[in-house]
Amino acid sequence: MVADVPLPTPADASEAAPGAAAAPAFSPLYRQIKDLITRELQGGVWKPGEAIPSELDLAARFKVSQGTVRKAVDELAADNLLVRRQGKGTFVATHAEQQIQYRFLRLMPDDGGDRAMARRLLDCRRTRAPADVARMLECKSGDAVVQLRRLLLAEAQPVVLDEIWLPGGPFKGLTAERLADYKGPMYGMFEAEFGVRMIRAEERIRAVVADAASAELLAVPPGAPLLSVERQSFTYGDKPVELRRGLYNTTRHFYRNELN
Amino acid sequence: MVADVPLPTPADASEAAPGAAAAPAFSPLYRQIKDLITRELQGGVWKPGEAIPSELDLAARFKVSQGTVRKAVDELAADNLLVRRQGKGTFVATHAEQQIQYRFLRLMPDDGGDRAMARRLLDCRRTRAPADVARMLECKSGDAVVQLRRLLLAEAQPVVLDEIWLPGGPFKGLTAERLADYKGPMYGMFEAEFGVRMIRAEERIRAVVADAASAELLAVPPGAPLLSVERQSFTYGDKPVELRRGLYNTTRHFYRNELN
DNA sequence: AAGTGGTCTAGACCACCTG
DNA sequence: AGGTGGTCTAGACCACTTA
Repeated sequence: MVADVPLPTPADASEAAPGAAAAPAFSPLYRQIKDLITRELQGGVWKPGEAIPSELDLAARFKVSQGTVRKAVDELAADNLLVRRQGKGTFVATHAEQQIQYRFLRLMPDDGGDRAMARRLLDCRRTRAPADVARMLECKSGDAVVQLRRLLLAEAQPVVLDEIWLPGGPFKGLTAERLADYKGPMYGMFEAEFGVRMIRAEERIRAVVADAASAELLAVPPGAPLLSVERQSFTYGDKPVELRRGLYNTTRHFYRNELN
Repeated sequence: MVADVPLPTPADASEAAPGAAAAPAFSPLYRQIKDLITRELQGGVWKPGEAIPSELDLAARFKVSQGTVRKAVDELAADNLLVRRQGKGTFVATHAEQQIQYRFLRLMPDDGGDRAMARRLLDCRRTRAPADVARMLECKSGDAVVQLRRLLLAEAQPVVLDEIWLPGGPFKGLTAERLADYKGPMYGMFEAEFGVRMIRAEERIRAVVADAASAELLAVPPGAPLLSVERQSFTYGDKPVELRRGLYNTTRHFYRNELN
């Protein structure tokens, strides 16, 4: 249980983001443990939904005290990478859970009713990344990508029109059929079928007017105001793996945000 | 340092929100300590920006170990009620700080330039709460309220038109002069001059079209799409103390949101 | 040098879940 | 009963700030 090294050793700081503040150069033990666990998660050692070893197991494995493991796991749970369940264990977070279903969809119905929405896939094709898409996916212009468009409907009325871009490599084999057949949330499919887990996203929200094509799909008059939600999603290591451009009809819904 | 009571005692659950889930009935020691500290913050025992007693002081005062105080303070820091500074102490969070300046304004310029915006007060008057405002402020329709409107300008161009409603009681003495004279963020003034500290807010975002009056003030054509941001702000005890309706011109700015 | 928060340890016991 | 996470304690030492 006692570490041979009495002091925290230098952390692996080789992946420090360019443009960020000066590298910390040193990090406490619990943060090194956190990085080690993150790396195992990234490597798929434990699959989404599975339990990871108990704190005592991990403490023995890393030759640190349980308290140190605990602090590392606490932070990973705060980051939504792990889920703790008292008496049962600690589990790899998954998008396939009911509770976490709406972590990434902030749209709420005005009347506080059912949030469930039906999906309708419009098209799904493999193509080459335009310059702007390539920039957001951090790949090269012209690289293989999957482009898909879909509608989300609440009570049979279209509310969201999404255009989604995915890198071709990780999503090799993604077809309209597989998408249409899959039950459950799309991010759940991505992690289960392609091993790509979305852990964080940034959204840029604007008000725009509907063009003719979007208006027809969303069943609103051309020129109607729509919420434009551009989302860049990241997986482990802050690597962007999705670009999503959504148009939301906010007549009977609103985008809910919490400021802390 | 040893508590006479070997087990966590029942927490004060008298303020459980109606409609919430079943009351927890018991809470760990560190959460009781957290509630005690919160109550002192709420009571203004320590002013925003001031240091609170050291962890060892608090531990002695509450007759618990430092670790227990530490966990309580950790949570309060995570909630942005306190700010820890290594080697210096723990301080009451304040809106008057440069770092925290933009915690509640999520608007970013497209070009990544300066976020600083100029304020222009349009009007400030005392009136009676309309029904919808009263509901959001959890007061009675017709109660005294302060209504004010203002513009935020980026590089001399109007970008945000805010209509703000405040309860008349806590904000007695708020005048256009005092608002115009005050340097620094408005929430900083609220906490310094009126003892009202905003700690949390919920926003409902929609796309709308500009009416004639708003269009003129924001220098956009009538019918232009605008972001409607309705904010309900809360102080200690989840008590709503502000209703704010903003119209954002998102031509050169966007609302930035992070999904975790 | 003294005081603060930050890290780490070791051990005890509790609350919860499962067999 | 045994395993898991959750709480609490006591003490050591480190890193940072100030005087």
